[in-house]
Amino acid sequence: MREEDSNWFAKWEEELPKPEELMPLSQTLITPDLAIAFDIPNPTSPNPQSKQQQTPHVQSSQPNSSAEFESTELNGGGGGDEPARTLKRPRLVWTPQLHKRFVDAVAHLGIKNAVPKTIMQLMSVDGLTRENVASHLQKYRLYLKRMQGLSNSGSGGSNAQSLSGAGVDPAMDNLFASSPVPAHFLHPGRGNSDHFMPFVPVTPMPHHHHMGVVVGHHPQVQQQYRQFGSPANGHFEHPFLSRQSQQQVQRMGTSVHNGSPVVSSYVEDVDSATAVNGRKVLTLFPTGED
DNA sequence: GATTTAATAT
DNA sequence: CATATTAAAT
Repeated sequence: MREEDSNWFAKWEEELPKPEELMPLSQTLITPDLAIAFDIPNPTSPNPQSKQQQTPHVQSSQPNSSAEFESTELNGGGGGDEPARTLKRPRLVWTPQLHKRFVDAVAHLGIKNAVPKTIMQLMSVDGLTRENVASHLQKYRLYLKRMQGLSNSGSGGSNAQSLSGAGVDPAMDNLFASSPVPAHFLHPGRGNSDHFMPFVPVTPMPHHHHMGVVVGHHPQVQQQYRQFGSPANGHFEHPFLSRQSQQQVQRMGTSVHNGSPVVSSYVEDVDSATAVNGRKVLTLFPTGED
């Protein structure tokens, strides 16, 4: 991993602030169920036919659920031992974006509600299972813990290694580092130990977002993910399977007139807008559901 | 072969 | 749900 891949950002270029739509995650906070409960028509998908309003179930029976790893049948040899129905989920790859979503979700949920299930639901990333989140969550916790231990120089600065420059985190490569850890995570109980942050100000940008999970794709002999003209060799593949499931509920009782100049947000910081950004969003918060 | 990272088992 | 252990991948 840490082998100088020369330029990991080369890959990031594909996943980072590329043409990825930023997503506020706040608006997404409204859960589908809630939306349904409120009988809110979906602006995004104005389909009167309520076939399946999008239940958060993940991988259902059909493996080829659009968002899953698309296993292109590549059987020319005749080996034909492709376990067609064997649902073997390849390895899940936590791309920075995905991780950011994760962190955002946790941040907006608060430590208390930051349990795998809730996180998973909040993330609304298709193909993501609770196990995935749980596993990653634990890793994330460990990461935070490690930081706590090393980032207590008395200075109010909560930012750990970011600017200090001191090599503080050998273990953390560049995944967690990329995500702006929302502070409060770093110190457990300091002054205010529990409930605060009714809802953190997130980026109010009404952006759509498609998220997908990425699965490993270079294990020796693996099916080639037919990319759009991406040569299997030389160049990388862009790891983003998007699914169109996210529904956005924007029509609330109070619409946010963000007349404030929140523009010029996505520059390089991309989604660093996750906090300091003038406007607030709606007052919705999934305190408890399901 | 070691380290890292996700999956699985407890 | 949290933690520990095992498995896979790099």
